[in-house]
Amino acid sequence: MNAITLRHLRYFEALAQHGHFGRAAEACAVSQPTLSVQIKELEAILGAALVERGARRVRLTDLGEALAARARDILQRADDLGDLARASCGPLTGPLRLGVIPTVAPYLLPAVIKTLAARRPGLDLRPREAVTRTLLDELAAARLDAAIVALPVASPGLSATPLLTEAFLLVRPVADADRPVPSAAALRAMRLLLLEEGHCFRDQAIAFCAAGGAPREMMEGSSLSTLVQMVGAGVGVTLIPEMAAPVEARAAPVAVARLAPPQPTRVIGMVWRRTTPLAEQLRQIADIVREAASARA
Amino acid sequence: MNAITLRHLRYFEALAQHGHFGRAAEACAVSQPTLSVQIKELEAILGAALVERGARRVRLTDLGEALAARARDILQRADDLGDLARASCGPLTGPLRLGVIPTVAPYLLPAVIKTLAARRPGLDLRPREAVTRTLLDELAAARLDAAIVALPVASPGLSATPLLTEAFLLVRPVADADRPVPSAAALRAMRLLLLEEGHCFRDQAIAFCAAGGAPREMMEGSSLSTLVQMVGAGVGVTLIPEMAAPVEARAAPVAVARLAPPQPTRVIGMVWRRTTPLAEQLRQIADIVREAASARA
DNA sequence: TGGCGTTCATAGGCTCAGGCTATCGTGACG
DNA sequence: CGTCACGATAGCCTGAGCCTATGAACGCCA
Repeated sequence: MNAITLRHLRYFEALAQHGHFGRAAEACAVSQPTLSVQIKELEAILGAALVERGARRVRLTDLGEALAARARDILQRADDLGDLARASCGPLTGPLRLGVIPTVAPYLLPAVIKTLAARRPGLDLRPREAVTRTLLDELAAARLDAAIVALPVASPGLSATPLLTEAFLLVRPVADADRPVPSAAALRAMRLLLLEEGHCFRDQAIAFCAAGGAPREMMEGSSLSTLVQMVGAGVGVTLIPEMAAPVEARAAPVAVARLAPPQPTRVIGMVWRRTTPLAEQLRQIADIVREAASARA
Repeated sequence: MNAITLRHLRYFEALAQHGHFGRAAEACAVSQPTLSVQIKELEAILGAALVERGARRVRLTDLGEALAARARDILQRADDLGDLARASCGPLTGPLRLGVIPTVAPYLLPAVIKTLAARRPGLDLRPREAVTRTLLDELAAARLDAAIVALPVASPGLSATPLLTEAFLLVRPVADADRPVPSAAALRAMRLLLLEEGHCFRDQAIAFCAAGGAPREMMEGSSLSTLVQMVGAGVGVTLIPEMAAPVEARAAPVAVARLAPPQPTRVIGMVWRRTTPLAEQLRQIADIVREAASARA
């Protein structure tokens, strides 16, 4: 019998993921018999069963599970070879899949796109917006090249570099503009509007306000823009990151105030798979993003 | 263009190693045009040159060097998948390529072979004898599954487990049998017969005798057997490991004496690639070897 | 219990990737 | 300047791998 090929591993990895020959075949863009035969051949090469063909469902054997893990690793490394070649051709060109969290994307991306277009003409930026958890998962699966999120990220396989640090600002109805800026403790007594679950900015805001106190009655919105509009309508107050202020505060009858020290802040950074061959290129991209961010201010 | 295959990587790795299309092709058991075409295709897929076709010799580009390193890694991992399957089938079966240093092999292997044959009927032991440096290189290149050498080994990619500790014994002409056992310092005044360069036992013997003193006039032999025969001929004295004594001392008119404490000793152990899927099986093999060694005593 | 649907395996046929031999182009070297 | 060494190219051939069609096994439900 012949040797193992990457094709075997790709098909098997798909089967491991879907637990179903037909769907795995579809994911690989081949017919079910094609995938079936290749899996069978892989089992013949290894001399052991990888899957238990149950009537309604396919389950991996222990060996199958072990193999799936290693197969993923090998496929990942093989796919990285393409990036290795790209990285060796001077400044980065071609598609760059960049994830950005929603509380950063609308405020930072325009400047980033503009600056990158000027500084990296051959680059084809493909931004994607999602919450941190999603972005990190996509990164790990190599469906993204890099992501811009709030640091720190506690993920073993990733490298990160900070891009900027920004304060959280208080947004309240314009009628309150002349009142003294409330302390964190005082904030706790007000109706605070927050983003939905999953947004890191929500957690950071809660951490600041609720430090030492129980979480209070709040309301949720799906974007900073929504929150500010609701504040303008007198529903309550909210916090927004500094970079959102120029855009959002202009669009509603609200007043923006800097909080008293110690001001809450967040660090925005760029992360990528530690093992990507594009690391050096991404560091350069991070430099350009940093530049774009400070020029924008 | 199509995707990268393991075949591409195998051919390229061979080319990187040989720096010559013809010889690389030969190593891969294909014709030179076949390999040429595949290399060209790999370059097309990556969109960059991997080799500079010089007139008399082929040199890798920087990218080529980087790729070769990664290719080796990927091929290694792919080859490990076979072992992964073997390891999942209960007790180890099939070929086991075991390297052994020359100062251990003749004394330990007979017992090991006998015991392994009884305890692991399906196992096909393929012993190979070479000095430590060679064995470790072969291990790293995965041309050996495990090796029995003197510990410690300072090699990052390897795991080790001790098998036994044994003393060094003094071998001198039978006429000297009644003399007091010389100290390490006194040994320095005698003509000491040693193995050739490369044998770890030589270095250990020197380390013991020459501790604190300059190395002295010595003579070299290519095996412990030779050394003992020379001692029997009255040429000088030598040290041998304990396990060699029963065999070697019987074959010449020599007397074997235990040195005064602190006796020099060496630790014999088994090593393997840290990442081999056979690790657990090899640990069991080590247990059996340990058993064989102590039963033999 | 028998018909039906779902799912994986098998069969048969086709196409092109990848192999070989033969030959060419080029630079080094005597 | 002829020759040699070496890699590239051309042309052909075989089989790996794909597809469609169909079989076989099993669960489900009437």
